[in-house]
Amino acid sequence: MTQTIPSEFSWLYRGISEVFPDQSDSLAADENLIQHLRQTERPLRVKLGIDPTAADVHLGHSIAMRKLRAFQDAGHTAVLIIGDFTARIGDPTGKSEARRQLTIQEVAHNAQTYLDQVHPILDFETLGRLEIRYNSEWLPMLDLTKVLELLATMTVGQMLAKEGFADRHTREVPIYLHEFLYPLMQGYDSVAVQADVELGGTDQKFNIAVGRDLQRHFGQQPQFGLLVPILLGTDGSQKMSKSLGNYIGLAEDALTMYSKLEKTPDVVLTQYFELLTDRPLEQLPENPRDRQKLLALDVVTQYHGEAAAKQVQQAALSLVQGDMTQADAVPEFSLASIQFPAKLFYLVSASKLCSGSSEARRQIQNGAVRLEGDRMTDVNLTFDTPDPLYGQVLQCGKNKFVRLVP
RNA sequence: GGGUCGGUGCCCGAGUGGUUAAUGGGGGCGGACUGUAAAUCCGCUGGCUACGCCUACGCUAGUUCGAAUCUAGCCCGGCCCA
Repeated sequence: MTQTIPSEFSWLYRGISEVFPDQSDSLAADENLIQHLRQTERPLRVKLGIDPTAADVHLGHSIAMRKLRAFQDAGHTAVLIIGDFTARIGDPTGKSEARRQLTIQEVAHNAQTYLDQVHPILDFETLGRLEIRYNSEWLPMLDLTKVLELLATMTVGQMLAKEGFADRHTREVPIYLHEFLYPLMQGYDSVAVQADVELGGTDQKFNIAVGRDLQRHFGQQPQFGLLVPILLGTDGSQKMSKSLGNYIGLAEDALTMYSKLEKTPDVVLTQYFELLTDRPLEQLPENPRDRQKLLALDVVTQYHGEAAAKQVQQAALSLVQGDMTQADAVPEFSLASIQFPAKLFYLVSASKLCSGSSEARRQIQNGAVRLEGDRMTDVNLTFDTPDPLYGQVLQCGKNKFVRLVP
């Protein structure tokens, strides 16, 4: 994007990877998004599709969502599409994982938790700014005649040109035929909701372009594509994803979120500021450590409020120094369900600080577990009653804490 | 449908009858260090309220005192041919 961006549209272009079509010198409203925005008489319909295959939403999902919010604030209509139909079929993209079919109930549940988690980001209140649609409203109604019509708009060669497919084809990883239907179904969503703009990650370019083709095919004005970068994960190298474990979930408690963010690797720090906050990039602190703290504070504020963010910042500072006076910011774990006498490793496991009791044993042996700041190394240390534990902070590693309560 | 090669723990990948959760690498987790991290060094890496018991090498039956390793059938995938 070499065009100079008018300041009135800086919100639109912050952190954007690509806009298409983008004839920067064109005054035609169907080729230039800024012209389109200027000349339109009505709020634009801005589409964003989400995939309710998992219950967890993370910061990587949030960046397109934040852009959607920016459109809402500019007076446009966010059309959030829940891909419940596509999810029910099961997206086999990527590995030859078990292509588990989700049940209707699972999808509905996931969709609801998804909406709960993005609640802090989007404007749910203002009338006319949000439209939530499910693609099961229209996709199951397509009969084979219609499906053939969709299929006939594309060639195998065009499909195989898609990044993921091309790659898998050369690596001899299986590609199933119904996967070819995915871009078409997603594209048809754009037709169904008459989208003016579709948001998505850069990996969505192909699918969004298919949407344009289909809209044209059905006599609609093709949508604009607005691509946001793929957020890198907390490892600073691979894209943020749950399966890689390098993610920060929107539903995580404030302390966990903060302690993950405050160690954001330097290489992605600026990107995080650009994509996850509204802070002007010229005004960041010099010291990288201060930047990390500011980032953590900003982001946690978005999801938990300013007061909680500040409290948790203070707590994180003290906790790593072994100061337990800040224990009130720590999530609580009730000992009520524990049978005493109980051994230390069981407590660590039961409180979910570790994934299981075997893991808990190892962590204790590795010296990762502390109680009230004191390192515990005896796996079989037994507590006969819960009484001495009440109010104490149990810790595993540097940023997993739990306060034991009745 | 035919031919052929192959399916091992989170991933890749050794192993081809025998104390053994199964070499090695990656990743992950933890410890030390540091600006928290990264880099580096070190440790851990199937599960289980555990000095014992489960479950593991595509699935199911066999052969064996004993199999991830041998046999048969089945399932799944790659490539070539149709």
